Amino acid sequence: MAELSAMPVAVPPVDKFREFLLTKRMRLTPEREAIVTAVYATHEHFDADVWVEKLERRKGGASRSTVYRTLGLLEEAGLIRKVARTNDREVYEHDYGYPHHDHLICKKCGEMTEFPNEVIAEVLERIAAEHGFRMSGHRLEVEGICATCSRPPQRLHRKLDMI
Amino acid sequence: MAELSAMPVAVPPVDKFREFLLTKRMRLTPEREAIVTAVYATHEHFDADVWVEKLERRKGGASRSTVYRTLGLLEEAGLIRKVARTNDREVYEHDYGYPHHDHLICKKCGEMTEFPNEVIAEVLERIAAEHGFRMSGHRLEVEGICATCSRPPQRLHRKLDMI
DNA sequence: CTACGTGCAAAGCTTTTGCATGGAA
DNA sequence: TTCCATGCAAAAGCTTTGCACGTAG
Repeated sequence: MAELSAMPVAVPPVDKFREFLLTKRMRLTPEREAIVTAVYATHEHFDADVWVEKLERRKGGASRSTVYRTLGLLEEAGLIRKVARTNDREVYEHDYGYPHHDHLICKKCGEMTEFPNEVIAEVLERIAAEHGFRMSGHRLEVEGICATCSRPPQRLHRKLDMI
Repeated sequence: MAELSAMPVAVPPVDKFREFLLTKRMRLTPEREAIVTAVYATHEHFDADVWVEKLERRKGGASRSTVYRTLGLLEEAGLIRKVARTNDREVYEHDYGYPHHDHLICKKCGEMTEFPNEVIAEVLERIAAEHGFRMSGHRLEVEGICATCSRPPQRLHRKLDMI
């Protein structure tokens, strides 16, 4: 996955999550901690099932229900956000500790390329203001064919397939 | 729903659809025609169920399966496009005969307000070009609270609710 | 006669929920 | 004791699909 570089983070995600939970009189259980840790172990796009697969039926893991419930909480907490929907699944990514951005999504290979979105964010701020709309966020999926997929098939390093 | 004004259309949607079907060796059946006509009768956002409700079990209508299948075809044909997902349902709108735009979606009342997106389209063109990405379209959902919902509750024309 | 379409019902999938059990404060 | 949480299994809900029957060309 094409990635933008990380920004230094003052408060680690887990602490941020604990804070959030406190405001709702909820606890940072071992299951919840396992999930946040897993999610933040790498900066990659993911869907619920990725973590269900890895955490379910494992000690120190969490059940399917808990994964779904926790992802919901992480979203509320502003730690992750839904960025797209692929194969009928919601795709999430970190929304904390990284610069805001949107995605180019290749219809052929599914590759998601990130790009910074300051300009777009500004435009949206202005438009929202004009409508008296209190914007809390946005989801922008740009679809098309990525450079690799639109390039004609390479024959290099391949045997000729015609005699 | 807040709407932008329509543009004059040279070829009617039904004909456009017929053309498209021809290229796939498919026919414009009465069912398909009923669906396109219904969809283009008003310029409103809709989901599959809207038309299932109105067309199923009615003569001159179409079954649930056919509605779903036809919406897929209309999308392929470029006549409609998915603009959002609400209550687990895909929401479509016309993508032919109207200026391009995006939406402000109120998290409280669900209202979708359209706004023209030329600037955003231009920005995206540039970004796509920079990445060698062949953009075919985009989906932008701006979420937040609309003007009406963020306004403090009006007491006017209401009895005082404290004695 | 062949290919394309429809409708019905069943299946598919992800995500949500009810409920009993268990543990922290 | 009283909440809050987990896990399991079942439910939910939209969308897709298999299949048999029709029908346009």
